[in-house]
Amino acid sequence: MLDAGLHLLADQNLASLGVREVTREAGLSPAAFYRHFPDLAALGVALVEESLASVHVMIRAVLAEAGGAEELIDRAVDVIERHVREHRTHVRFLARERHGGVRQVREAIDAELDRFAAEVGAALALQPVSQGWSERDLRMLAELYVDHMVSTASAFLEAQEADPSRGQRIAATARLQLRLISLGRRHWQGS
Amino acid sequence: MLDAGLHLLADQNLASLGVREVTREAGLSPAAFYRHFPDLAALGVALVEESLASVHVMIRAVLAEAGGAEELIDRAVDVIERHVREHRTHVRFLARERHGGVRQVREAIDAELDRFAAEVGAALALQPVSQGWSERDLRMLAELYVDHMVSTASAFLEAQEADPSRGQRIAATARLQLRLISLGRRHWQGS
DNA sequence: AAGTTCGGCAAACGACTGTTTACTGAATGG
DNA sequence: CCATTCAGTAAACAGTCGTTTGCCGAACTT
Repeated sequence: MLDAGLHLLADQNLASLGVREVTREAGLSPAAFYRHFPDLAALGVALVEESLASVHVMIRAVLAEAGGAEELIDRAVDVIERHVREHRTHVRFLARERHGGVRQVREAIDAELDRFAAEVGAALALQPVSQGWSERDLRMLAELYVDHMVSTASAFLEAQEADPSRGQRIAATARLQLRLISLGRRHWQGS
Repeated sequence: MLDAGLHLLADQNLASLGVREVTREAGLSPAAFYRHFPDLAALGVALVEESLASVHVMIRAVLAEAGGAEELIDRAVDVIERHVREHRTHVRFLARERHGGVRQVREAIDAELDRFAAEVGAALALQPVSQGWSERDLRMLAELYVDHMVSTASAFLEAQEADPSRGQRIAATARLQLRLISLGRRHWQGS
């Protein structure tokens, strides 16, 4: 049922999805839906959890990376691009419902993005470059990284669906932007 | 009719909107809709144009600003916050449909964001700090600014609807992030 | 003054919707 | 071996939906 829903949400909104539509796609009777979910919103929340589990794995993979700033940036952009390609339907669902019409789903996504920012902040604190940084500045930088990751993933998503070659331009731009941010980070003097 | 649609889209998706729903809200008969639009998608595109016109004005207001980097940042964040407050329904519509289920609308929004980035890039080129920057680097920075503006506006949107006091925290964070970016900009040596 | 466009209406069409109800077979567990 | 839970079904309910058609008055145009 989750797979059926995800497949339908490729070119549709969660709010415009129908119970009958999902069960038809899954090859079941309409009543079968209510055996598993009370709502379509509940199905949406379940999809959020499914989608963000793999994102969490991806983020940890990037953070665990050792090495210089340059190669860390390259790895991060590569990992994002690959993740979007391999989990396209999940990523599209997240992008579409992050500001979508179903409050429960929006809140689930936002809460998880907050946790990502906290995790990134904790990882940043361990790096030598961050010595003397206040908690607040670290959080600010972490949110900047997370927002940038989200924007980049969205851009990859649309590029891959239109013209795969444009993905390279997006990757190059994202790398430059990360380099500029890490430059500002090195010269930061505190707020 | 545009106003009726915008009002309904406050807690709904364009894809889940109905012709009858719009006409009912507008106090008209269903058939009246087809006198003005062939599709609901067409109504969506019209709303995009209406929404982005005011954003365009806002961007020009920020770019025309003279003065040092610090006060320019403060002004930019203030203008964004005020714009979100005064055009909440328009901004929410844009955020929701940017990755929404209606292709025509998505493309209209993305095309306009591209034009914004071009405009910002042209303005950046005139500043003394950008001497020696390649076209590509300027464009990269402009896209970073536009993406940051979009993220900030989304954050304001959600904050203002939940707890207005959280808006201050978001404004402060956005200012710090812009300061960090302009720090990276000053030390940029080209790609 | 005649003609034409414009924006509106009511009514009707079949198709699709969410949800409940009562029922069924299979698996599970004591 | 009997009871119970589980996951499924068909059928029916009253609504809502998008869209087309034919009609109408008002406002322009000429």
